[in-house]
Amino acid sequence: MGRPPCCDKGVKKGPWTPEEDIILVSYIQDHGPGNWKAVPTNTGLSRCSKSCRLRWTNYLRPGIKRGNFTEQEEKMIIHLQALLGNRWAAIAAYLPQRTDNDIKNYWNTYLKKKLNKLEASGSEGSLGHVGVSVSQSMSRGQWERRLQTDIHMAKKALSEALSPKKTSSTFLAELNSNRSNDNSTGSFYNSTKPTPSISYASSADNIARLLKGWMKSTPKRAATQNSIINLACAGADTASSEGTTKGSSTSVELSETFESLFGYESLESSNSEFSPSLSPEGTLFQDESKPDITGIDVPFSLLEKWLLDDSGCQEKLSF
DNA sequence: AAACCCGTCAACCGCTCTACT
DNA sequence: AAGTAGAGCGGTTGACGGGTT
Repeated sequence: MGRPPCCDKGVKKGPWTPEEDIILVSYIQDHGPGNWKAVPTNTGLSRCSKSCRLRWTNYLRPGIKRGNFTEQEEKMIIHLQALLGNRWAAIAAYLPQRTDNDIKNYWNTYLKKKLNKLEASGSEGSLGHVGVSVSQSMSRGQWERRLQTDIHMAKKALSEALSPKKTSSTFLAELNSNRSNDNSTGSFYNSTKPTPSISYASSADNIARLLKGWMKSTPKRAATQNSIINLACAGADTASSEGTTKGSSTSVELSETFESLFGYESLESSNSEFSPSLSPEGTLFQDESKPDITGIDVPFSLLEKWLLDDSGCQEKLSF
C-alpha cells in the first residue's frame, strides 16, 4: 500500500549542512527558484527535490523572520487560525516574514497550549478578546462580515496575482541599483507597492546567520569551515570579496569573515528590530509563494488592525 | 553527575492540487 | 477526458538542548 517514495533511495536525509546550503543558494542565485526537480541533478546535491524546495522556502529564502513572535504576530495568528482553521499557508500569507512551517510549529508547540489553558481557566486573559473565542463571542453578523471581507481580499489578491508582473530580470536590474541605497525606511506594509530591493544573494544573509550560529554552537567543526568559506567565496558572487580566508582562523575570526563576506553584520544589527518596516527586502521571494497582499486596496496596517482589534475597523472594511 | 522529562523546531511523509501533454 | 509529473500543503517525527529530579 501507499505510493512509492518521491525520491531515490540514495538521497541524503536529515539536517542540512552549511556546505549544502551554500550550494543550494548559489544555484538559486544563478537560476532562480523553481524547477526543483532539476536542482539535485544540476547541483550535485544528494537531496530530493522536495527537500531542496523545503529548505529554501522555510529557511534560506531571504526576508524570513526568525525567532520570537511578537505579541502582534501572535494575535494575528490566533485570529487567523480561528478564521481560516489550520490552513497554515493561508495564514502565513498574512505574515509575510514567517513561513507556514514556523507558524504551524508555533501554534502546535505554544499557542494551542496557551489557549487551552485560558479556555480551561475560563479567564479572559490577555488573549481573551481574540482567538478561539472569536467565533463564539462575536455576533453572527460580525462573523459573516469578516468572512465577506476575507473573500473580498482573496479576490483582490487573486486579481493582483493575475495582473502582469515584472520579470525576474527587471527585478534583478532594479536590485542592483537599489542595493546600494538599501537603508529602507518605508513601511513594508505601505499601501503602495514596495520597491523590490532584494537579490538572490541576500539569502547569503540567511546562510551567514545560520553559519554564525552553527560555528558558535559547534566550534569543533572548525575543520570543515575552510571548505565552507571556499564554497562561499565561489558561490556568493555578489558578496564582498574583501573577506579573504585564512588558513588557521578561529571560529570567531571565521564568523567575522562571514560577516564581512555576506554583510551579515548589518542584518544582525537590525534583526532584533525585524519589524515589517525593515524589509522591502524579501518581497521578490515572497512573490514566489505567497499572495501579494501588499498591493491590495486595503492597506495592510488596516488589515492588521482588523485582525488585532475585534471592535475596530468594521466600518472601514465593510464593502 | 546521571537519568529523565519536556519543549522546540527542522525536516520528512504522504496526500492533494495544478499544469501539462 | 485521462494520465502524469511537479509543486504545495498539513500532519507528524525525531534530534537536540535545557530544565528538573
